[in-house]
Amino acid sequence: MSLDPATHCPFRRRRKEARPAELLDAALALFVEKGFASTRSEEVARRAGVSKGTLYLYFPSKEELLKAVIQQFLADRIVEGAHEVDQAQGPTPALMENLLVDWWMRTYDGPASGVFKLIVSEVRNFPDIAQFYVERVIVPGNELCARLLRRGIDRGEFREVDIDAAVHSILMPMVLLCVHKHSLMPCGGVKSLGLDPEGFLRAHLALIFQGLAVRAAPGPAPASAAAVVPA
Amino acid sequence: MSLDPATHCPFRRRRKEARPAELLDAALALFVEKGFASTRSEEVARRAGVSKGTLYLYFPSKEELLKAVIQQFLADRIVEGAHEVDQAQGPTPALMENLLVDWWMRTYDGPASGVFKLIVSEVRNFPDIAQFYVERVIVPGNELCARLLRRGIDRGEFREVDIDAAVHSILMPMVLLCVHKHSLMPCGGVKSLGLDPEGFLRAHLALIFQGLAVRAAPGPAPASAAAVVPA
Amino acid sequence: MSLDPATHCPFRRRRKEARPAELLDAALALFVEKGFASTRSEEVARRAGVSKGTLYLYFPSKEELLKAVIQQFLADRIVEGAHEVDQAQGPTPALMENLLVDWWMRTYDGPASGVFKLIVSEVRNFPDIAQFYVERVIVPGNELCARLLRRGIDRGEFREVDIDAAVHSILMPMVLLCVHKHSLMPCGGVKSLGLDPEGFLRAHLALIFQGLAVRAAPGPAPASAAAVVPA
Amino acid sequence: MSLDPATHCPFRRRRKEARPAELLDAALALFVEKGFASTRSEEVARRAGVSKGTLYLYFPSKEELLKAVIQQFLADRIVEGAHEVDQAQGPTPALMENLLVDWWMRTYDGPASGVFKLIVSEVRNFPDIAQFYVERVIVPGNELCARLLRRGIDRGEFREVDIDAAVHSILMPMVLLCVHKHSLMPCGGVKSLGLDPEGFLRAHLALIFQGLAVRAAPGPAPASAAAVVPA
DNA sequence: TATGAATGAGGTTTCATTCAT
DNA sequence: TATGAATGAAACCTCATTCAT
Repeated sequence: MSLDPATHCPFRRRRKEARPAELLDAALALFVEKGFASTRSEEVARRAGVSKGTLYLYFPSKEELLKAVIQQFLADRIVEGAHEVDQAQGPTPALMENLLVDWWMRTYDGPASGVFKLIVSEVRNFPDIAQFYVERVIVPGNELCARLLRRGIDRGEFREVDIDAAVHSILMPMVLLCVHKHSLMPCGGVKSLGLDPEGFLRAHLALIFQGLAVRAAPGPAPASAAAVVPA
Repeated sequence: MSLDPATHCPFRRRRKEARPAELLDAALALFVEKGFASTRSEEVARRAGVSKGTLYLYFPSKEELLKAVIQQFLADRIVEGAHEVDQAQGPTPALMENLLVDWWMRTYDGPASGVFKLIVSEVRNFPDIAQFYVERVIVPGNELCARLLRRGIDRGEFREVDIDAAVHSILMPMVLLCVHKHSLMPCGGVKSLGLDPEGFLRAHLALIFQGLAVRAAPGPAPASAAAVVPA
Repeated sequence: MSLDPATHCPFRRRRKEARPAELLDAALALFVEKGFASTRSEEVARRAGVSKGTLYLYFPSKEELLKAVIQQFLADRIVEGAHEVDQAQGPTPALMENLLVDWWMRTYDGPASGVFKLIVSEVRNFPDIAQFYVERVIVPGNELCARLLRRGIDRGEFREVDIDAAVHSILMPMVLLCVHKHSLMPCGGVKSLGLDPEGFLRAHLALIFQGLAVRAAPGPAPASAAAVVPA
Repeated sequence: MSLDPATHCPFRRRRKEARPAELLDAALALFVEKGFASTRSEEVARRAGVSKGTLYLYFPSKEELLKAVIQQFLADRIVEGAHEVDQAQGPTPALMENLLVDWWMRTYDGPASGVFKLIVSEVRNFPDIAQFYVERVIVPGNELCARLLRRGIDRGEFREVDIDAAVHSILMPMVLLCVHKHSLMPCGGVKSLGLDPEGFLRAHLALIFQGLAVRAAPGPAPASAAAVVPA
């Protein structure tokens, strides 16, 4: 009664295959903007250019749609390039700066940045997302950063520091920048938020790298910040 | 014809005066835990030990309850002590560490830490909250931190840096710690998140303070992080 | 422990005895203005200057309050003076005009006029009010009017007409004037409603009286209106 | 991608187009019977044979449903035929009787008669309905009646009277008949209300027409009803 | 596949009524 | 008596989901 649907109508087929991605794009944008609970599934469908019913042909429920959104945009290699580190040449600070800035700006400018806000807002209602996020993003991100720090220490460019703490000092502002991009920053008219992300990130890394630098007069690592600068 | 309601009935009066705070406590806890839209107003009432209808004796709508929650817990002196800085004695790093750690841990351990997650999650649906948050928290927090940095620079303890960027490098991890406390951390079985907040914060500040320290061989501020450490 | 409440405090006592009437006044005004279902019992209490709870000391429920309102304002001799007719002197039209206009204007200007609108609006939800209203108002009103018509016929001032129909022709506009006073007329800014009640009522009665007059050339009563005026 | 919804699905389409009218019918009946505030929206839906939610697919709120009901049944040509008057032949009383009785009985027997009770009961809670009602019903109704009276006067069939007052004398009982049909009359066991509407209306018009007739011995219009019949 | 009319569970909010003081 | 804080049934309305076409 009908031709093979996979080959008989290229236009139809292309749309059909593109549908899930279009729905996921729409869902991500709306979930990030309005929150999961406040987004009506019809809005998602409408933004993807289909009807309410069609959404349910591709995703069995709104909740599964959320999981698919997160899976999709986290699986989309938020964290990549870890293996490039081992083959890289040159001084670690420059390497780190290039790597981290490039890498983060790609995330920040793309749709994936919204996933950070989405997860912060929704994990507690969908706890099985948490492990997924940690495995896909936090662990590899931390490992990439830790590997770079280890490289710098090994090469004598950085002093011996608590790598875990330093990783957080470096990455946390990067994450929060993504979160803010989708929470406070879109609230137009708010003053004191005119932050240029790349500019700040470079200044931030410069500050951190000086903090990591081998000090002129070496001594034991200070147990407390109060000891860093002599009275 | 009617008695003074303030003296008429001590027991009822005490409950009536305590009710708003009890409801706000309950609302904060639930809004942070489940999100605003996913929290039923009856749950808030139940947690406060009253019935659905009673909630509406004190707050005209769920939305006004949210605003009252944020106002209450932000107005509740999230940021204080800015004026103490001017009269403080002694080296700036120690002062900053004491001040910031004390100050932030009080927030982190108290209910106010949840407000950060709440705002991140809800501010786009309630945009008039944004300016309020910026005025009450971001501006005074940044000013407190900036004043400390200025003090250190004036006393020759810190080098001349971009104060705005440094403020963000210092504070952003503190904010994200609060956010994570109420988002990812409560998701039980998640590994790699065993972060001791105070320990991390002290390590973070130590790193930053070394980054701010006057370098042994002074020179022009590096244009880029790559220049911090010589090749 | 207490003095006889009926004698010990004249002020208190007067208020106490006035309470039901004040509550009934307030209830009538609000029920007429907003309808029974849309009037909150607290509003009634507030308008009567007491609290919600006090209302329930005097009336066991909102529904009973409605019945008491109607009973009160109908029992309050909406229809009186029927016996005066028999002793009256002089021509019937003048008598009717004086009696009906006086009588109706007292009702129209007083609170009782609202009861007509109230009953029209609410009887179907409170059917036991219907019989009460018919007995108290419709029957005596019709009887008064019928007695006057009978007097005019007996004295040769009116021709023989269907008295029941004539009664309705006379009274229906009077009732509708009361109803409109509380429905359409308070809707400010409505044009084409500038009706002076007394002026209309006198013109209306003049028209009716001519309709009732013994015609110059007597003949059989017309079977149909079309026969009244010769072609 | 989607078929024309007007041709796509005949069965569903017919239901979709019939729904608003079915809902309006149900709403009118219930609003008239129980009052607007006492009618639950689910009842309206149920009587129309649909579920609660379906009602809200067609009307955004109960209040808008009320407005649509009134608009529908007033716009539905309560008042028509005004232009037929100019071309009519024959004596005015017969013309008026035919026209008014036909016209009003159609309204009285149809669903529109309920709108009069509805407006009387609800207009103060929805004041923007008032002007609508006056423009759609009162003004054209009065104009139709006034035109007929003017025709009779011009043709020497009626004496010169205050047309506005006469219009009200004629129409007010007709309106009140409609109101009573839906208020007092449905209250079953009520005596003394056995009024045959058409019979009464014809008797009423006969009375009015005699009141309007040119008197045998012409004189100045009486200033007061008392002067109509000589002592 | 795709649609969108229909459903009804579930949420927010109101308010008549109670009762401790 | 009088109060008004508290209750919870019941109303309005939303929206995730289904299913006939």
